Amino acid sequence: MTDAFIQIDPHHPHDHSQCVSEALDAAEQLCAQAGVRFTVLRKRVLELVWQSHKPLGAYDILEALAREDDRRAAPPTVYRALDFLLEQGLVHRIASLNAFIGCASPEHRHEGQFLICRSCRIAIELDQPAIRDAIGASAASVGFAVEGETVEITGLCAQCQVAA
Amino acid sequence: MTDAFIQIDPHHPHDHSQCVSEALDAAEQLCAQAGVRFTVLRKRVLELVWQSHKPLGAYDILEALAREDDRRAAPPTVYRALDFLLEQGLVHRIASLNAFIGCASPEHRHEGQFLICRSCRIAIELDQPAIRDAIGASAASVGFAVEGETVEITGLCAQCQVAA
DNA sequence: AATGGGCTGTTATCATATAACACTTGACTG
DNA sequence: CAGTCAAGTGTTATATGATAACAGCCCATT
Repeated sequence: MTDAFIQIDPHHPHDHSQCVSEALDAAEQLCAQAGVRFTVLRKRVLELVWQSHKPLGAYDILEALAREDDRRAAPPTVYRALDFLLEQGLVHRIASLNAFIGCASPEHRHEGQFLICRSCRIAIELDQPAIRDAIGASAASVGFAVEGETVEITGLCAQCQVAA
Repeated sequence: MTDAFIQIDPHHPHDHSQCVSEALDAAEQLCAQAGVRFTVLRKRVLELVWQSHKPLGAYDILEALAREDDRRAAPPTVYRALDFLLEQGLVHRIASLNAFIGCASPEHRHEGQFLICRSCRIAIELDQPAIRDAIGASAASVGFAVEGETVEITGLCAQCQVAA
């Protein structure tokens, strides 16, 4: 197994502002390509989701928007932006947390697999064929046709293990 | 790959009342063993969860209880029973559906992996080492210590593929 | 019978998500 | 260049899922 399929390891010290600007640039491009509108609101929501590598709740985003705008946005505003970003593959939803996180490689459509640290709350996105294949084989053995995968692993990231 | 690890294939025609009674008997035994109380309420909730092989929402259970009792139970009543059943490993929670399903093999602690049909809504519980191992290996490669797994696959079951 | 812990009832509230309808904007059409 | 329409956003209300806090009950042990 190589590291090639590990989309991001947010614990490596990194210039996070670059993560954000790269994500926004990529989003801009992909939306242009797809012929859909990357509006100001959608961009702001994506930027907020990317403010960290931790999954963010819709209402957290709402609050952040409210702080910027001081005119309080309503839930549908945020959910619509998130729905758009999900459709475009720019964010993922983490079902076990009811939260959203920026997609690390939006240029190819996929559903991520996530390692979620219960201590620091960081989510590491994977895209491991080995996991997908194991699931596919099990599904095939009962004739089940896979359409979507939710793989969310909780535990402790390397850094938090050391801290503990 | 054998079928040995497939906990249940609810599509095989079967006497479902036997599923229920077996599940209740097993629960009774396991609770006795663990020295915890398998109260009437807990038993009723478990029975309701087992009424089908489809994940059931907490509020559905609530309604069913209300129909039986005609005195309307409140949410905490159901959630407490479900929390108990989860702790004892008698039911699983399906995060992607906010729903609960009876555990097919409560005698050994595990978190199930689920194949969920989007058409008939049946959930097939698996317990596949191959999936677990693939996840473990990926996690290990970034030094992540796995504690819990959420593996929920959506798609079409064999029967619903034929129907379509 | 006393008593104390675990279980359940009850009320209120929080958290997450969506329905429905009105208004705005911006891209195409003629 | 104005008209028009679809997509996007605002706004209000509400659905859906889950928990906090406290009161009262039951029953196992003494």
